[in-house]
Amino acid sequence: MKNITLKQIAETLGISITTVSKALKGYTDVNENTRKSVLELAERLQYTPNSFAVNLRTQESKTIGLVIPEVVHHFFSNVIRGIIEEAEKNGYLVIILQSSESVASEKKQIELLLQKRVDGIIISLSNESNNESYFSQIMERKIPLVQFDKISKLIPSSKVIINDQKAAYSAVSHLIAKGCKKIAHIRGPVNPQNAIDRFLGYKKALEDHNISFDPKLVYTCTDVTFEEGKSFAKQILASHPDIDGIFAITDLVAVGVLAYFNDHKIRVPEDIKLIGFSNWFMSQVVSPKLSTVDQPSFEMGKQSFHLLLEEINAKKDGLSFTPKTIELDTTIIEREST
Amino acid sequence: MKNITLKQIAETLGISITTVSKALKGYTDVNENTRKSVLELAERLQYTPNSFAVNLRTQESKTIGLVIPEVVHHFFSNVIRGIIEEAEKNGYLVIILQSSESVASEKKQIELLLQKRVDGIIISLSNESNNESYFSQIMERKIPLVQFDKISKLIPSSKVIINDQKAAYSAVSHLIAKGCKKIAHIRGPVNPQNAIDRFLGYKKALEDHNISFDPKLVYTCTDVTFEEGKSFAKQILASHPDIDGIFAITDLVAVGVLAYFNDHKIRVPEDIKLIGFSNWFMSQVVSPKLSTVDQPSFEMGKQSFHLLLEEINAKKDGLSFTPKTIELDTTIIEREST
DNA sequence: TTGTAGGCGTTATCAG
DNA sequence: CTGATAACGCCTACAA
Repeated sequence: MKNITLKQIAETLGISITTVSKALKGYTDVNENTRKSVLELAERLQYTPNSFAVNLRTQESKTIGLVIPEVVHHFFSNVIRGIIEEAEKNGYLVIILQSSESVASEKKQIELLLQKRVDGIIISLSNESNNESYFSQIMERKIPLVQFDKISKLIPSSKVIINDQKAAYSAVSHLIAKGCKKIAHIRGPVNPQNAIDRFLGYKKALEDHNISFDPKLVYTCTDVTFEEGKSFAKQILASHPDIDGIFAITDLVAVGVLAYFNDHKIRVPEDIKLIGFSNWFMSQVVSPKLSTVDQPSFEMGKQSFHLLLEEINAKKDGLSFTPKTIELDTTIIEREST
Repeated sequence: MKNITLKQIAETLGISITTVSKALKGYTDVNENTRKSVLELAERLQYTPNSFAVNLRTQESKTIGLVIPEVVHHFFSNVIRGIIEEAEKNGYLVIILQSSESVASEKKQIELLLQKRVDGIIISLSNESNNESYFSQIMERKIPLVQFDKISKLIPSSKVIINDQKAAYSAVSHLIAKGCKKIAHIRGPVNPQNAIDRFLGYKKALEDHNISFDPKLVYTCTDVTFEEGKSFAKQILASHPDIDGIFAITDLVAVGVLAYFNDHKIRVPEDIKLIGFSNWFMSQVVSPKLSTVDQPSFEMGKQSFHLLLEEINAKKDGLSFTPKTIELDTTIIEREST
C-alpha cells in the first residue's frame, strides 16, 4: 500500500503508462472515458507523482537554496519568512543554510546546494566574504543567483538592497536635527559593503552639516553583538565624555549601549541621543524605546525570491537575463532615544 | 561544459560506466590503475553525482522537512539553528515551512513535504492542531516523524519536550518564595499541550503552597503577543489591583506586561513581581531585566534531529523503531523582575 | 485515441 | 577485474 506509480494505475486499468500519464497531465488526445477512470483511480489511490523521477526527467527540483549568516536574527528571520512564503506561493521549497559569518562555511554551503542541484540560490554574504572564487562556480553553471542585504558589488547577479549610505545619512541627520554636535558611530566590520556604506553616510551627514569628522569617534565592531555595544559604550564614555549622540550599526548594538547607559545612569536622550538600525522588535521594548531606521526585511525576502524566479524562468525559456538591482526604501522611526 | 556524467568519464577513458561508478565509489574490485585514472579525470572535470538520479535510485533525498508555526521567533529560530547544524553534520539538508498557526496551512505544508519525498519530518504543532487526520498519512507512509515543543500526545511519534508542568511549577514556586501571595497567570491558548501543562503547573504550585486557586486570575491569550501582554496587564490592574505576582506563558507576553507597567509607573518587582518563560534574548535587555524559565531551544533542535536520524536509519535497515521521548531540563533564571 | 521506445544518470546484479 | 543489462518512475516523440 505504499507508493503509487503510473505503472500500477496502468496495470489495474489495463492500459498503457503513457495514456495514464497523458490523462493525468490533461492532454487532449485521451478518450473522455479513459481519462475519467484514470482520474478517478488516481484520486482514490491518492497518486502523487514521484518527485525524484520528475526531477530527473525535468532537470529541475523546484527547490531553491538560501544562505544567510545567521538564522537567529530578527532581520534575517523576517527575510526567511518573506522568501518561504513567496516561494511556496510559486511552488518552490526552500533549503536554508547558515554560513555563521565564515567564508569556509559559506563555500561549503554553496557547494552543498550546487550538488543538490537547487534551481537557484539566494544569499546574504558573510562579513568576511567578498568575491570568493566559489561564486564563479555558480556563474559557470549558470545557476540563478540573487544577493540581498550584504552583497558584493563584484559579483554579477541580481541584488535586493537598501541604500545604506542614504539611510545612515538620514539617521545621523536626524541626530543633528535633534541638537547633537558630537556624534560617535559604532560601525560594523571593515569588509561588508553595508557597514562601509553606513559609515560613509555617517561621515557625509557630518560634513554636510559642518561637523568635522573625527576618526577617533568611530568604533568598529567585529561581531556586532550586544556585548560589543556595551563595551563600546563604556569606552565612549571614558574617552569622549562630551559626546551627545551615537549612531549604531544595528539595533542590537544600540541596545547594548543603552543597557550600559541605563546601568550607569546616563540619561537617554537627555545626556546622549542614540539611534540604531534595522528596527528589530527588541527596539520597541527597551526603555527608552529606541529610535531606529526601518529596513523592510520581509519585503526584501519577497523581492529576492521574485528576482530569482524571473531568472529561473528566463533560463528555462532559454532567454538571456540581465541582473537587476532593486533598492528598497527605509524610514527613520523616531521613538524615545533621540 | 556543463554537467559531467559517469557516461562522459567512461567514454573519454574508453571504459564502461559501471567501472567508473565502482571506481568512484571505492569498490575493491577495480584495477588500481583504472581507479587512478578515473579518480583523476573525475577530479579534473569536477564531477559530482547527479543528485536527482541518486535520489531516484536510492529512494532517498537526504533532505528532511521542518514545519514550525513561526520563523520569526526567538525560540523557534534557535531550534532551526540546532536542526540545520546537526542535519548538515550528518549530510542532510533542511526544508523549512511555516504553518503560521493555521491547521489548514499545516496540512498543506505536510503534503508538500510528503510529495517532495523528504526522508523525515520534524514538527512543532500549530496551536489549533491536535490529532489531525493528515498525520495518519505520515504514519501510513511510515515517514519518520519527530514532534517537539508543541506536541500532541495522541500522535504516536518520537518527541522532544520539556516538562512544562514542572517548569511552570518552579516558576510559580519561585514567585511564592519571593513573597507573592496573589498570583495571576497569563496562559496560552486552550488547545496546545504546553499551555495546558504550564497552567496545570501554575495551579499545582498554588495548591502545594496553600494558596487557593482562583480561575478569575487566569487570563487566556489567543495570539500570545506583546500586545496581549499589554492589554492583560491593564485588565489585571483594573480588576485585581491587589495582585502581587504574574506568571506569563512566554517572555514576549511578559515583556508586554512590563511595558504597560513601566508606562503606568507600576514598579516591578516592588509592586508586582513578574516571570516569563523561554528566556528569549529580549528578556535580558528590558528593564528591569526579566526573570524567566530557560528552555534549551538549540538543544531541542539537535535532539530532534538525532531522534529523526535514528528512525530514518532504522527504517533503512528494515528495523522496527519504537518512538522515544526526550525530556530536556529547564532552569529558572532569576533576574530583576522577581 | 492509444501504445512503443528511449532516455534522464545512477546503482546493483550477475555473467564473463 | 570488467562490463552488459536492468531498474528507479516519469515524460515525450513518434508510430500504429
